[in-house]
Amino acid sequence: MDTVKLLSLLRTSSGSKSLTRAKLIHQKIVIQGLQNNIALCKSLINLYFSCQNYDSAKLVFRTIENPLDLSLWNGVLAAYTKNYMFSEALELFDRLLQNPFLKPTSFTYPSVLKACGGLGRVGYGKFIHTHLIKTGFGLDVVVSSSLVGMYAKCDKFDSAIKVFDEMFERDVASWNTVISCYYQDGQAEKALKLFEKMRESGFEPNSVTLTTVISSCSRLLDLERGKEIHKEYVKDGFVFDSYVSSALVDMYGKCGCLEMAREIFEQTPVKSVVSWNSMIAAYSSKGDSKSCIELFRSMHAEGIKPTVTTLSSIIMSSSRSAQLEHGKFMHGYIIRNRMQSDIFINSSLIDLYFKCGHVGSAENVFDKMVKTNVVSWNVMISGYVTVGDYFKALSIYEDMKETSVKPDAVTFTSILSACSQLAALEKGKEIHKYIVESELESNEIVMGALLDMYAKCGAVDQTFNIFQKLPEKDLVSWTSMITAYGSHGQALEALKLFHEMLQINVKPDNVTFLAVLSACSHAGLVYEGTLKQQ
DNA sequence: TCAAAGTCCC
Repeated sequence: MDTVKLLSLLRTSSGSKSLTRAKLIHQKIVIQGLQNNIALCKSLINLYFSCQNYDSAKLVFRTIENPLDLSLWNGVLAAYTKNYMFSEALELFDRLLQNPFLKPTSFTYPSVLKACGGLGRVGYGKFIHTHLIKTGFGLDVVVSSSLVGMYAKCDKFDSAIKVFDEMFERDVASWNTVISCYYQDGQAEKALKLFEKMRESGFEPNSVTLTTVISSCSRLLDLERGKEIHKEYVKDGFVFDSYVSSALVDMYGKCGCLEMAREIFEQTPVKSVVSWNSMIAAYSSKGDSKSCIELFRSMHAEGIKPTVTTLSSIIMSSSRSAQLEHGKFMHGYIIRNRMQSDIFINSSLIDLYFKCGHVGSAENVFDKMVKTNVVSWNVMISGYVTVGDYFKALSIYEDMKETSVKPDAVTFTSILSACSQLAALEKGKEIHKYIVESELESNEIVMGALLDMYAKCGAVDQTFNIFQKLPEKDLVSWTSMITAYGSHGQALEALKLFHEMLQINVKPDNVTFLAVLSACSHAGLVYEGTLKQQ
C-alpha cells in the first residue's frame, strides 16, 4: 500500500473515531517504513486525537526521526489546546524553542496563547506578548486576537481591551473576542455597544457574534433589543446553529416570552443539552415544574444525558411550585444514577425541602455536602428563617464562623432577619460590627436589613444612625424609621418623618400607613391619625 | 486540514 492510498484511507477514517481503524492504519504505515512521512503522521495524529487516544498520538510524533516540519508541531499544538491539554501544549512549545533548527511562526502563537489563557498563566502570556511586539508577529490579526482572548481568560480585561484598541487590522473573530470579553466581565451593555461599533465598521455578524449579543440582551432582560437582533440577523440558516438557538430560547425565556422560547426550541433540528436546559430554565422560572419534568422525560427519550444544570433547574422549579413529589423524583434520579451532586443541586434541594416543611430532609442534604462554599451555609440559614426557626438559624451561623468560610451579604441579610424576629439586639450589634469589618457598609440590601433589625428591636438611635447614612432611601427604609419612632413612643418624630417623606415624593404604602397609625395610637394622637385617613 | 471568537443552574 502506497502513501497516496494510506492518505485517502486516513481521510475517510477521520470521522469514524474508530481506534481499531487508527491502529490498523498505524500498523500499515510502520510496516511500509513510512513512519517519517509528515503528511501521513499529521493525519494519523489527528485520527488518534479524535479517538482520544493521546498516548498513541504522542508516540507517532515522538518516533518521527527528524521532525523539522513546523506545520507538524503547530498541528499537534492545536490538537492539544482543542482537547484542553494546555500543560502538554506549553511543554511542547518549550521543546520547540529548544530546537535549534525550528522557529515558531504566527501559526504557533494562537495555540500557545490559548494554553496560557486556559491555565491562567498571565505572566507567561505577558512574556510572549513582549516577544510578539519585538518580532512583529503581533501584527498578525489572529495572533493579536489570541492575545485579547488570553488576557480576557485571565480576567485581565483592561489589558485585553488595550490590545484590541491598538490593533490596526480587525476581522469578525477579533470583534467577537472583544464583545465576549465584555460579556464575560459582566458588562453586557458595553458588549452591545461594541456590537454597534462592529456594524458601523462594516462587519457582518456571524453565529458567534449573535450568540454573545443575544446572551447580552438576555442578561439585561432587554426584550426589545433581543427581538430586533433576532429579526434583523437571525436568518433561517442560523436556526440550525445550536448556540444561537439556545441563546434565543434563553433570552425569550428570561424575558417571560414562554411561547416564543418554545417555538424556537421546537424549530431547532438538533437540540443540544444546553437547548434543553434553556427551555427547562424558562419553565422553571415560571414555577411550572410539571412542564419541566415532561421536558426531562422527552430529553431522556431522545438520548440526551442531563447535566447538573438540568437537574438543579428542575429542582428549583419544584421548589417554586412547592411540588415536593417532583423534587423528590429528581433527588431519586440523582441517587439512582450515582450522579455527583454539586453546590447548585444541593442548595436547590435544601431550599425545596425547607419550602415544603421537610426540615429533616434539608438537614440530611446539608450534612452530606461539602461546605466550602458560602452558598451552602446561606441556603441553610435562610431556610431556618423561612420556617421560623430563628434559633437554629443563629446556631448554623455560629457553626459557619468556626469554618474558614466568610459570610457575605446574603448571610448577613438572613441572619439579621432572624435577629429582628427575635428582637435580639445584642446579637444584632455584634453582626453590625462584623459587617463593618467585612466592608459591606455600602451594600444597600445589607444596610436595609440592619436598619430593619434596629427598628424592630426598638433601638431608635442606632436606627436613625443607619438611616442617615443610607445613600439611597427607599420606601422600606422610610417605613422602618417611622416604625422605630412609633414603637418607641416618639409619635411626633414619626409624623415629622412621614411628612418629610411625602415632601420628596416617596409614595407610602399600606405598611407605612400602619406604622404611622400605630405611632399615633401609642401616643394617643387620635386627631393626627384621623387626618392620615383622608 | 497549520491559527483566534460562542449558550444554560445557587
